[in-house]
Amino acid sequence: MSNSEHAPRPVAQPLHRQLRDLMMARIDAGEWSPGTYLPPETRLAEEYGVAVGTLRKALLDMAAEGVVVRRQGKGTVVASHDSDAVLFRFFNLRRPDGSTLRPESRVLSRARVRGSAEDTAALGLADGAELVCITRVREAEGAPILYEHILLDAARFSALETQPEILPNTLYQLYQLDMGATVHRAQEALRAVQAKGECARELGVAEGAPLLHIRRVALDYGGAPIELRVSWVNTQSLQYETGV
Amino acid sequence: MSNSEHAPRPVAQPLHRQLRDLMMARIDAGEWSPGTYLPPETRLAEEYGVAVGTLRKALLDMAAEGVVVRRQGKGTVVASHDSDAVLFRFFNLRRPDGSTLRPESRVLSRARVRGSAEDTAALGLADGAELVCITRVREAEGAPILYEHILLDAARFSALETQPEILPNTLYQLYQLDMGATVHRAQEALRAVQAKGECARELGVAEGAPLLHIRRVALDYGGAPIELRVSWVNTQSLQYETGV
DNA sequence: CAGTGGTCTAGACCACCGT
DNA sequence: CGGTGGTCTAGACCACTGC
Repeated sequence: MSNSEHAPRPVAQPLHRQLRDLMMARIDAGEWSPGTYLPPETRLAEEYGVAVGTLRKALLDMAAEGVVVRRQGKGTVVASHDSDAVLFRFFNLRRPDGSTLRPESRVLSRARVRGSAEDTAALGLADGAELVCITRVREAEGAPILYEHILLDAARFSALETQPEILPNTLYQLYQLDMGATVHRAQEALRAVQAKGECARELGVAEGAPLLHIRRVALDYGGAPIELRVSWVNTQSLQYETGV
Repeated sequence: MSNSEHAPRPVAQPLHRQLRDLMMARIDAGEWSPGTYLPPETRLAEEYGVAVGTLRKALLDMAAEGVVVRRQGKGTVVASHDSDAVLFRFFNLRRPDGSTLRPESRVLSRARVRGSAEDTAALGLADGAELVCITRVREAEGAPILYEHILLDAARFSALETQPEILPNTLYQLYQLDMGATVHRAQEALRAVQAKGECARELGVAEGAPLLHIRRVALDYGGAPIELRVSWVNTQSLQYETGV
């Protein structure tokens, strides 16, 4: 008891926050995998030796974060990233009338590359680290709508350079199932640029045509970067929608 | 009691929801204006004749919506839209290094116009309704960064056609103070387009240069449209940032 | 029908703020 | 120091789900 104050952050977390972290860890560890129903509130509270209200607060926080989904009469289920709703959580392109698109993907190349300083920094890696780069075109109803590079830490995602033979349209689901990397949120930077080179050719637009350029960093629960995605979108018959 | 089901929404709202609506109404009515401290939880609960926990839930919901800000030891204060933080809540343009901009505005024209079908629809008005249209350029450090049209319901905002003499840089604050219209959220649609005409001249770019085109509808607490803003942004040295 | 989460209550103690 | 919101507890009843 000699120290009067200035304790070095005594990690005095509220109980509900500790509970949240404990349950989050069980989800990350795979004990409660996506789609699993958690035990009911009363049993969990008993297990952890806390009041139901306290455990409830932790679950509500997790629900607000989108980690779990709670439904009266059913239970609390770990959010899975395989439903269409979640699949399109980060896909903000819509037709001008507001209807959604169902894009398909055509992979152009998969390679191991040395990342630029900017790209490795975005992924939180050392300068010059090796990356896996997937280049693909996404099309809707036969017409190409975007061209993109997908960049990943080769140390973690090297398998993706060759496997699986056919990449699924929804890579985030693959990251979650095969690498245990769950994309929780994403940061994007948008600009208007001119089309050129392979990108212009693949999208079937003239050199110099205006394209929407999107640079997206996908992050996990803890805020650690998982993927960097650079896209060029033809917004002639599309728009990028967002709401605050 | 003849109808067996399909009751027309029996408005059976939870108590905490009703409390939220009651308090929201007092804010909208100006009884609790932005910056005002609400009475403490215990007194409010007594006033409304509910348990503190129930009132607390209502206040927490309002805080989550950003309507009020709660601080331990101080109290619950109605959020005001005059701080820089809130001022830039809907301004998503940043420099590539992530630093923020402090744009200034130069008004080019103010007029009363007949709205296009698309524009009046976005504002929830009848086809052909009259609108006030403000055209301006926003500049940072002397360089123009965007050109925009601001469209408002003339029936409600006619004063803005001529007054005040000098429009403030931050219109949303003006809407709140003078028209009692508080912008709570906004929906945006983004596209890449080519510069042309007055827009290209004002931004100092060549005809055909790529610009980021933003169409934003600003909404109040109830989701009713307040303002339609159409902007053309030169993203040569800027980017539009967003995070999910 | 049993079991789940949703709502509501009532009260205790703690951490923070300003005086 | 008194007053605020933050945390935590304990228990009651309700509304929804699926069998």
